[in-house]
Amino acid sequence: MASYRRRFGWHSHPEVNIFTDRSESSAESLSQAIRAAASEEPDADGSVLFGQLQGNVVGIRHYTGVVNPGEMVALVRQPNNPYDHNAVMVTNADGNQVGHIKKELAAAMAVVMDSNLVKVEGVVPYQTNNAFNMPVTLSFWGTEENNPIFKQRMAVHGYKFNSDVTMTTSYGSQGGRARLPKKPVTTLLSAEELKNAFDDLFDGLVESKDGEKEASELVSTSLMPHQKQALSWMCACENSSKLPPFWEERGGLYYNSLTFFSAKERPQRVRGGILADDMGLGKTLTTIALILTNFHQGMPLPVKRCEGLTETAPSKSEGRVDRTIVGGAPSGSRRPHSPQVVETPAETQEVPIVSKDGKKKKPSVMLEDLDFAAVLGGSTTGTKPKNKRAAKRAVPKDEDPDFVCESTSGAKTKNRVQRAARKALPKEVVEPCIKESAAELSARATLIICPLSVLSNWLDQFEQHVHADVQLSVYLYYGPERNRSVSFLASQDVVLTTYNVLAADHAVATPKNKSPLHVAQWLRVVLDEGHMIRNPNTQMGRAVLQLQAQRRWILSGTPIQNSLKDLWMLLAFLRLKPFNIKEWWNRIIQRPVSQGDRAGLSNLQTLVRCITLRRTKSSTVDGRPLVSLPEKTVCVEQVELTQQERDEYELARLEGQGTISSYMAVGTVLSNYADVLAILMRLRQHCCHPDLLARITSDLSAAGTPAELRARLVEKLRSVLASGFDEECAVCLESVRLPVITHCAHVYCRPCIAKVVASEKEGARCPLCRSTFSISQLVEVPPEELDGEDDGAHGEGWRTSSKVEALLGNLVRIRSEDSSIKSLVVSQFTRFLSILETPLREQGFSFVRLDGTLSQKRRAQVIQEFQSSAPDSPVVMLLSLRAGGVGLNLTAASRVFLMEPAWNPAAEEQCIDRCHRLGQTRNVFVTKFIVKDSVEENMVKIQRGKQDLVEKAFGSKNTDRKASRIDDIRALMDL
DNA sequence: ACCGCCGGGTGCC
DNA sequence: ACCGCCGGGTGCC
Repeated sequence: MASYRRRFGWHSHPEVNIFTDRSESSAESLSQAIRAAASEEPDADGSVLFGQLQGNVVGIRHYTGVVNPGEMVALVRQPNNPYDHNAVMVTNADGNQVGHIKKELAAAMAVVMDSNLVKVEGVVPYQTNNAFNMPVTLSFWGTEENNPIFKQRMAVHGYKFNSDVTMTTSYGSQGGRARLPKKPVTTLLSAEELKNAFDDLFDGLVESKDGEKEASELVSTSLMPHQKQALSWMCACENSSKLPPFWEERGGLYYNSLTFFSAKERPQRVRGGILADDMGLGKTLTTIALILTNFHQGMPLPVKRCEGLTETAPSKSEGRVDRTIVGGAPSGSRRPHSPQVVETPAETQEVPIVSKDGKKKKPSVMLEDLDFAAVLGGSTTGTKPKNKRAAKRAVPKDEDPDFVCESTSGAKTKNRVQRAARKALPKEVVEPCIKESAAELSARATLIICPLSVLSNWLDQFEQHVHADVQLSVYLYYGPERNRSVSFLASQDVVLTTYNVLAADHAVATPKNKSPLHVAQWLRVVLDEGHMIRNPNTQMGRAVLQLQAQRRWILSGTPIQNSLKDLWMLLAFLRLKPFNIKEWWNRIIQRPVSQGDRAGLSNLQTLVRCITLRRTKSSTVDGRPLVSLPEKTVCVEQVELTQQERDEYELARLEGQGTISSYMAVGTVLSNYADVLAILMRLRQHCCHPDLLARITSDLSAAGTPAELRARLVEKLRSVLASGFDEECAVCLESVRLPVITHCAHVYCRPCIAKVVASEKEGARCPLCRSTFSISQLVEVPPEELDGEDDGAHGEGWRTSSKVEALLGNLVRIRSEDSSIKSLVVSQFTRFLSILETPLREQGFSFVRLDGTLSQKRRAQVIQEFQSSAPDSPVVMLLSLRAGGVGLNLTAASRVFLMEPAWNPAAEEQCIDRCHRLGQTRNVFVTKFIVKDSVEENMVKIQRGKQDLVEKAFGSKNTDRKASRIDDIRALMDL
């Protein structure tokens, strides 16, 4: 198989991918392009068929690979073949060698293959009855630009491709016939249809015909119906020997309907798949349930249980330990229930051997059969010294925020009983079950690989969802002290590690000193957030692909992010033959689909459907939504300014009103829009805190030198953007992206204004004020600087404001009522967040801050810290409205304080949704602070009005918008 | 005969 | 392979 890996660069290949054009930002598409360029196997997407050739496969009696009529074969170069460096090997879809291409043709093929002019695909068109050779139809694919040189090179060797139907080569009777392909019978899909089909690829994979399955008693949390369905589906994927996709049985033989490959042996299904449920539907819990419920032969994981800690499964065991979570703690992450390091002499660990009679025992018996469990568990479960786990969870169960089932409904317990009764006699589906060999039965451990940011979540979840008396050995393979003993790792129930650790171990591995995670034979490997690995050529990708496991799972809320190629990595990890080989994937799926072939798309859909279960939050079970969110209450809290604040505010308002009315009088409001925005922002900042105004500098007219002007423009642009106004680009009428500011201080998207410049023949004019400008004069703010200011708000000179007091009053009251409640404090002004830090500190609130300046890594740490349920975890998060994406999960908070109104109500909603989302267990209260008799009140009115407007008139024209904006300004300024 | 023809040995790259 | 190719044996009809 090594020869499959031999790939060459394909740098001249243009990145034509209809799917990558969906990206929102250019930074994103650039990184995609870089990722794509790093992939060694060129995509077949842009390939055209150069022509076909009849050739011969020779020497087939020396090899075992069999081929059926019509079967696809692969052509693999063997440059190191001792007899002929031009050798081209032929293999079937299973990777077995069939023979070689006859040497004359191979000599020609070697040239074009080695120079990456073509990809060659073979089909054996019909069966011959001799044991020495067979015919093969070769198809040559490549990019159009390589077509002439390909034909020229082939012609040198006597193989000519005519532009029409047939030809004969001069190479005697071995010469090939070339012909063009038949025209496709069906029409091709349009790019639009294809894109839609692709977007929907993972939709509608809700149905699981496997019904529901109760989790093992070891799981303390009762699963919701959709989680039971997932568990049932996962168990079926692991246990049943249902035929893999595209296989069928015919007369005792097994045929693959795509490759026409056949086998006498029943092909085994991939034991695993992709659980692609939306975030928050409980993929982690379901996976834990799978680990505990489906050990070998569908039996629960045999573990010891301790005395007296459970009402359901009393045990006579001496049980001196409950669960152990051992290993080095992640550096820099302080967890309250820090995993305890336990010295485990690796030499004493043995891979357990299963006793034969164990297989017949019923699960309930097995739980109590400690001897049997001990045999299976080896020495890990009982005999070695272990530290007793720290205290049980501080939060009682019915207050446990993660105890979703119990907290969503008061009558839940009753419901559960009834449901259990209904499902008491499940229809036993007789399905062929996988027979596990003795070697397979010796595997015990599940390896879970996740991003560092969710590592602690897994530990928490194991703690929460596994009965406290269950001695589940979960080893955290992390940190410099991690135990690298393979036998130790293999003897665990669960080994948890991160992609980085896995990749690092793999990278430094030598034949002498191998990566233990890669030597171990895992029962199961689980990739959490599996979309993380998309490129098989990265350290991570390679490390993941080389893990050895019987069962493989991918957990991901977004299995495909950009293109079809993302899916290939997942299939490669699952080892779904033959698609795990890039060549077959390209040939059977990637190229046909990207060229709009309906059959190809249909095959892709079948493929995905066979290995994926995906439910979204809007999916339903038995007509009911999967999960119901707790209630959300939004209220406005009016804030009264102090007399001094009011005086300052009125001063600023009158000044601003004067400026704006004078613009209005001469009709130059829009051409001085940046000034108007600056005035509005100043007023809004007055409403929050006086110190926010400190750094706002003078207006443009004071600018002297060009450098000064430029600096002022940058300042202005920055202040406009920082103001939180969802600035609208007058060209595209969308929110500005890649903002640039003109010398006349109007803000546009860079691409939009570039388009304007290009379209105007003579000097470009600003679309808003018609003043002239050139592209080189455009000023932009370096993205890093957008939220960069963070100064002057601390220390000695600190003063309070009415809004600060209003917030603090709320926070103090909440803390006195229930100190476990966490709050999000949201502002568009990052400097306001800085100001808020001082009183929070003084009042003894532990808090974290999340804004746009944080690195990805730091951001994850902050979120993890805030989401922790530990008693000393932060109770307040200072959150910048613009920070974070839609995916941000802050469900630990149940109170949201919006410090000032946002121009764009959607931004507020999105922010609220960060905590009012799946996983939230408490009722959510949102408080919007609005300063009475101020620009903020006017903004709220306009917000409402805008919402109405958007609903009523969908297609408003540009001029309408302009008019409406002037009206808005009038209303805001009480003019 | 520096050929033609015969028939045995042989057979992927 | 019921072929092609190779190379040794052979040699008028």
